[in-house]
Amino acid sequence: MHQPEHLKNAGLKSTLPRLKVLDLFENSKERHLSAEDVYKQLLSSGEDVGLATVYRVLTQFEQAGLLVRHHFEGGKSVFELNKGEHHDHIVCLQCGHVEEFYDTAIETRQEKVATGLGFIIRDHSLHIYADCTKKKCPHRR
Amino acid sequence: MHQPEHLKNAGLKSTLPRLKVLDLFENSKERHLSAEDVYKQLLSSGEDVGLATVYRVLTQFEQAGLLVRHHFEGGKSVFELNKGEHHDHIVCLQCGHVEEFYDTAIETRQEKVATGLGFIIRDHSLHIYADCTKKKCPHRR
DNA sequence: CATACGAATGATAATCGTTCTTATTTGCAA
DNA sequence: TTGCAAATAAGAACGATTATCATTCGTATG
Repeated sequence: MHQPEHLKNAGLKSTLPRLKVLDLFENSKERHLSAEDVYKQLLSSGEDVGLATVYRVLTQFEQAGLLVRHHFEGGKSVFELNKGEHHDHIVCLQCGHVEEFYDTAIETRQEKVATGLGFIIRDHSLHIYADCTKKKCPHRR
Repeated sequence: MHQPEHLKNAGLKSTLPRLKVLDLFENSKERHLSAEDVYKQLLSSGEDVGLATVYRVLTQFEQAGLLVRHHFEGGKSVFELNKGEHHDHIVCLQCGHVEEFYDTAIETRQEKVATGLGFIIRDHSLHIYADCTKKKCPHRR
């Protein structure tokens, strides 16, 4: 694990809370975590972090490009490790699980539409809210 | 103006605040208004409404299908008159102005992607955040 | 290795958007 | 009209997030 270098590269001191948060994202089963999720998981792991610190660290990681922030419906921000490649999201309405996808056709159409209207795209978000037809839907909302 | 019938049809009593809010959406220059926007505009029009009422009315109108609610970045909900037809949005990063668009190719690709992943789409939102290349950008954020 | 200083932290207050509570007022049917 | 359920205004309460501030920690330097 070379997390300290990740932090260094991002211009951030290597502190316990930051290492713990980063570790959580790299080893958690669920890719998409809210500040509250992170806070609770750290507490139940015996770590002694403040909620304010979690928020601060998440924002710093976002600015450093380590995490990506998403605004799904429901009012709370959700973060995930930045894999470098953009993707969109399907949110399961039953269990809240988030699935990722990427569709070239959609991306190129977006560009075309935007330039056609006189805009230069800086960012975009496509969120599909759907019911999953699979047998198991283990997570809860 | 036959707003009272609109409200009746929606199963809502025709009250002053509801008429005022509906009127505002039908006659406002900006199609997309937040609760705060509505509240302030009504106050400055000399109307005496409570903020709680604005929120309640907006939610009722949404449930009645008169308005559509959007969650843009920035944490606050934005409402617009329901024109019946779905569309997506481009938000200008300079002025905050919202432009609407609809692209058949994008819509059909979304369906294809979702069913391919085992989902049935219930709702979706595509928000493009962009800089506009036009001469005038009169609104402010 | 000691230490010193600025950066980072935790506790908590404050803020923001939104919803709830409650006492009062209103629309409207009888 | 009159009565009563429904709707309102005001403000308290709420959840998510941010700001404040005194204390602690990382780390560059001696």
